[in-house]
Amino acid sequence: MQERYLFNEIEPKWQKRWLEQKVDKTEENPNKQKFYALAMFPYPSGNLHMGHVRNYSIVDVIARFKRMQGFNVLHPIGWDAFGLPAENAAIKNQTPPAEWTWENIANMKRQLQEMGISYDWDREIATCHPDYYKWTQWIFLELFKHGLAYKKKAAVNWCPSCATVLANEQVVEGHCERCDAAVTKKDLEQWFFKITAYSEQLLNDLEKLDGWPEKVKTMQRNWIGRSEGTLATFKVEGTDDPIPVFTTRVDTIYGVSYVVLAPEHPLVAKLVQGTEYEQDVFSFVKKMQGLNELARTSAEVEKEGMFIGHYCINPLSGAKVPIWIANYVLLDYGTGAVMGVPGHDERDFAFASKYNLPIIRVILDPAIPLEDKDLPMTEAYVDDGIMVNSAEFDGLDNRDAWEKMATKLEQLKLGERQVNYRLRDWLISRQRYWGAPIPIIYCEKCGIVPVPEEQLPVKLPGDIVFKTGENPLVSSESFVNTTCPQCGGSAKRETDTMDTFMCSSWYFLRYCDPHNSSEAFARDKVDYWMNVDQYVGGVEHAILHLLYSRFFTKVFRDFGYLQVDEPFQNLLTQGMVCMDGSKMSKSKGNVVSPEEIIQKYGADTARLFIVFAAPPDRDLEWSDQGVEGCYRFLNRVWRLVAQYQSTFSQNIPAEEFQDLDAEAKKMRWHTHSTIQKVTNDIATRFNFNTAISSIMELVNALYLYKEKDNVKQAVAREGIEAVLKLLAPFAPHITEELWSEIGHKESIHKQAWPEVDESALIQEEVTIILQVNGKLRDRIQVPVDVSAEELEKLVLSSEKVKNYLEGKTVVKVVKVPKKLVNIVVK
RNA sequence: GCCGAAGUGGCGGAAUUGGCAGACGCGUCGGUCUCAAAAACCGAUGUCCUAACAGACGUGCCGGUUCGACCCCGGCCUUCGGCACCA
Repeated sequence: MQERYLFNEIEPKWQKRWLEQKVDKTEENPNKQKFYALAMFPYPSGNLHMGHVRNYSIVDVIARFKRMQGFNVLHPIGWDAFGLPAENAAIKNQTPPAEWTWENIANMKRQLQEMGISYDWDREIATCHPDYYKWTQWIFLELFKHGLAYKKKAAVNWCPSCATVLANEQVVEGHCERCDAAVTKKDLEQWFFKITAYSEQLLNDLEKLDGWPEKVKTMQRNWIGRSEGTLATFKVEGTDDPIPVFTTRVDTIYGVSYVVLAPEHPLVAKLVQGTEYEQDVFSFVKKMQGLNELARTSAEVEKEGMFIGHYCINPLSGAKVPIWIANYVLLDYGTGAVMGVPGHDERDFAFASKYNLPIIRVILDPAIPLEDKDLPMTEAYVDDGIMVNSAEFDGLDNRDAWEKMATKLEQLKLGERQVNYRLRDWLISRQRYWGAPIPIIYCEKCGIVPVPEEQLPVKLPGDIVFKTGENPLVSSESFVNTTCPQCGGSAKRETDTMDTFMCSSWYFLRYCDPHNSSEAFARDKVDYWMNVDQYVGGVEHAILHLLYSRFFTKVFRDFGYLQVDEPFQNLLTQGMVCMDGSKMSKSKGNVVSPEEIIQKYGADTARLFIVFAAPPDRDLEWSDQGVEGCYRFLNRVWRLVAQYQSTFSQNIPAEEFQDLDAEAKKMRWHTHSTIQKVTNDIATRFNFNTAISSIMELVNALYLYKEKDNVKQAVAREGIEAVLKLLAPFAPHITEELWSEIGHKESIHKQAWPEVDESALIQEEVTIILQVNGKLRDRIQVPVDVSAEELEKLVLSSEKVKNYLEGKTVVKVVKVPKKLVNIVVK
């Protein structure tokens, strides 16, 4: 056996062997319990970064651990391969996006293999491959068939820099999630998925997700944004046009002093047409439309509005209130109209103060005497109280009035109770080339015609030219011109492609059946593998990817293609990899390349450090010295085995653990309590850092044991083998090498996870902590089965304890078995 | 503003059910080996006080519950993340 740990020899050797022998291939054995371990698949940017290394190391530890525990593990990988960077590279280098992408995939695949991650490469998928996007298109058609995909003209988010539209979820504080450019609005006809049809389910089923971080569930709840309220219909005076208004505070309806419409509200143009207000209103609306998303929706923006010359009637009080338009009312939330109640809403208070609109108190703060109810208000009162200035409802508790008012509106047929969501339908069209084409044909005679299933995939053409700011598909005549599948006449193809989030919203299903050429996935395969037992990835996908995937899963369930309600049983959101306190990123220049680390220390060291440095869900601070420490530890393991190995006799002695001396017993206790702790740390808490700590402690103990007289080979060997097996999921190469060095023929990764020998954990003596008034004063060794009286005698005979009892009276003695005795004195 | 998470040595982090605060690793210091160094091995390492033994203090701050609190409760402070004119 080599004296030195030569990682650069052993790592490639085993990687080659594992690939050739397909040791990580998933066996579909229905007699074994399945376990689906999944990391969020990467975008093939060309190189792995530390965030990937962390993500894939974590999942690999789980997958390898579960395999050793006897589970049938599915641990696949693939590529989220459509997207803008490929097109930008095409413009910059004049390389076709496909070529650029496949080269990147090849490089990253090599890097993943050098990490020693145990993927079943036979299940590798790439979303840009026609065999995959054929089924992405098929899914579009399924949604279309069921009325869940539809086209509509709407004011949509437009990123001028990416030259494409964006879903609401992709707009972050008014900026493009990808390139950070300010997003504007554009009126375009686009394809949407009716995710809002699932709002209620997407919200309610969050409760089933016990294995998800509370943080992510809260983010999804906020995004879905359910609010209960009342729809109240104000009617325009003179024309009787209804203005439905959604309010969550119908109890304040007698306090309405104006109604505000969104500037783009269709009623606005109708009402002002031909009036003296027309010009001013028109220029105000124009100004609003010119503003970008941020300038329009930020809370800091000054509220601006104007009267449009009409009044409407309050459905309960009958009062006549002016109709305004204002920047803060959004057309696509609720009904695009709100009632202004300055007395009981802070925003309305500010608006009314600015424009001198009346402020009416309708709920009285219980701290204010009734006779002061008509004093001017200096701020909005938003809490509960007693109704005033509200006709028949005066004197009621506002919560009671609330119900009565809603009921009365319903009786008058001027309103109803309603639930509103913030969630909007998912805009999936993209004006880009490198995505899955939307399988739709426009025929002058037949209109919108779906591409027949047997004609899928609609392939991306190759005869195209890339220019900045233009979708090359539009200019590809071979692509655009086609024949109508219905009438056979000439027709045009849809040139928009699908949002790449669509490709990534079902990839976990394709892994279950990756080579199926007649279906997206077979029912029996997904029923066996789904759902994902453990999903791991960055929290940046908390809304987008995770919400869309949940939506698709529910849709497929309803279409009869699978049985689960939710795709991901347990979710672990890993922390960021940081250096000098901030996230590693190219733009900050604080990156460490994984390849560099692997070259210098090997993949096992890189993997070990990244799971040892912090618990997986927390941010991790990169430390070159910490890496060095892990490398030292692996060297230490190597030498330990090498040194013991020379003492092991050729014939492995029978495991004989009777009649052991105290040192041997202690050693066995170490071995088995470590097995217990590591198993528990990995299985129930994902605390890999503490698992590795205790393996380190076991290694330290074995070093010390080696120096004892009369070392029992069986005990030492048991300890060594435990170290190797426990470490195998973290550092697969070195453990495999050492495992074969100590004489095993079969891979360590095929071994069963070590079992705890309970008899080795039995201790004859325990340390008892002695406290006086809760302060530690002494510790004593006592037999485990010591009687209460004996223990008390031992405690009181402690010199240190005696000192503290002098001149005091013992009030109470608290005993915690096998742990501690606390004497309370006065 | 609202919601959530976190705050422990010089650093990363432990303490699993309210019971030894600081495991393990890094760093630092000392020792062994060596002509010397590196590596390796052994040991020390929260702060204050002390020659030492001992002792006092110590988990962001203030208070509470408890025999006993990093852990539970109330009130604050700071940092990070998310949401934010949502009617």
